[in-house]
Amino acid sequence: MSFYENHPKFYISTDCIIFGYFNNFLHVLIRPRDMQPCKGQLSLMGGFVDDDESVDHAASRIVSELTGLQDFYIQQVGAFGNVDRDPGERVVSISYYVLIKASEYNDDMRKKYNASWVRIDELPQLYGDHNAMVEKAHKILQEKLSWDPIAFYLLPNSFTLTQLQVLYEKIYGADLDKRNFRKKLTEENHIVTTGEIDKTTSKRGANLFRFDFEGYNNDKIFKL
Amino acid sequence: MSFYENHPKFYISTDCIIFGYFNNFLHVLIRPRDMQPCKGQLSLMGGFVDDDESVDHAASRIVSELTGLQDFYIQQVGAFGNVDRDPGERVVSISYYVLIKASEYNDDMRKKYNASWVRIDELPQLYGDHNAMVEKAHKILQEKLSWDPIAFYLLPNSFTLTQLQVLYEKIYGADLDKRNFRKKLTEENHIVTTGEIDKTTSKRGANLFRFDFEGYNNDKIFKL
DNA sequence: TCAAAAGTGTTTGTTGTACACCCATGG
DNA sequence: CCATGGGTGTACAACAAACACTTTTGA
Repeated sequence: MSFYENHPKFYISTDCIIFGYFNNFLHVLIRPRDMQPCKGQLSLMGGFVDDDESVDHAASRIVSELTGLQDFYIQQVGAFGNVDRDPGERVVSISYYVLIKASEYNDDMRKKYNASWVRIDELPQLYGDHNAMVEKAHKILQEKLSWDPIAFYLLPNSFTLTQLQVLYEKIYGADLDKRNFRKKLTEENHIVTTGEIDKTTSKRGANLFRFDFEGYNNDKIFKL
Repeated sequence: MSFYENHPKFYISTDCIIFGYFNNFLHVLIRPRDMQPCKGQLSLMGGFVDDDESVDHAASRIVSELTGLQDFYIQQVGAFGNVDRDPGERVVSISYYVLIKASEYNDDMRKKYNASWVRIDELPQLYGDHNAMVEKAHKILQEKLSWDPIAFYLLPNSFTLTQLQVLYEKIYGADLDKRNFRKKLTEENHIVTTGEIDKTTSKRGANLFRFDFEGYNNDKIFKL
């Protein structure tokens, strides 16, 4: 079968903005390029799409390969198709953003691929148009977080409300009111206490909560 | 230069959801495919990306070629990359939605390409995954319209408030309150009267308004 | 005993929603 | 003179934003 053979073909890559949260800062996973051109220049985690896989699958595969993780939240950011976007050859890239639990990311995997976490507010210049991708992903993440509590994908299974609030603040880049924040959370049914108490950050100790998928889904149904 | 030569290449197409508004209904422009496979099956307006143009450019070019229009609102919907999404060969498609003023669309151009307008609530089955593209585009349009008055791109330069309201209603698929709608509009500074009066739909006549880009931009600045 | 983080309600302002009547005109 | 679509304001509810003190406990 060759219906379209008079048309040009292109390399297609996926570049992933892998967000991780720890040390009270939102981070992005980057690494030096392992191929020419610009070998060694910092870039997003990416790779080429294979013949026998969907573009979505390529993105998930690349995240799995580079991090060793199987479960993560992944969403498309969009296609980046400028002619000169890649300094090497013409490559059209489909960008995705990914939320992982940094606590589940094996540091040996990180070292294996020379990856490193950089704070999103300290992002260096990256390869090609990767900075623009991060910006757009960040914007989409902020927008989405305002109505979908996807921050949970970035936190350990149990977390304190202060941790959660600081994470929101770091994603929004703005401070939030503690009481309003907690009120809103308890009005929704996304969160339940585990009964455990975390004493690592205060003498008094803070209640540990976990995300409640069941309550979350009920809320979603109720909203329709 | 051949840095990536061990990787596969793909056809890349852009498929455009061209929205038009007339006869009090929101329409999408479709046409029968002019190539194999499935020649004759209804599909979105699309085409292949060329070597020397960006993907965005390809989309605009295709819209211009098929409609004869130069000015329109165009935004990316996203990349569709499933392996079997195109019944012919493997093609990755970047989808765009487009808002045009139906009144400026020359009907000879429409006939030239066998295009036809179909109401969005009466969309037939389209080629490949094109129905999914329309759905996603429609959702994004609704979302965007809730904070950006892009409906103006679908109307003639001057229009009555009733026309505008019905357009919003057709995009949202829900009725709106007349007084609340008009109040909101006059609170923003996007709209100014032209002083003219339209008598085609009522004996009393309705004021004709036009979109005010200057007031719109001032509002935008004020919102930051 | 005190420093440090956890936890907790009320008030006020803003925004959205519901709702019904008069106006102007051509036929 | 009346049928038709055009145009207008107010009251209530829901939501967002501002704000300060008490609790617990390890050092």
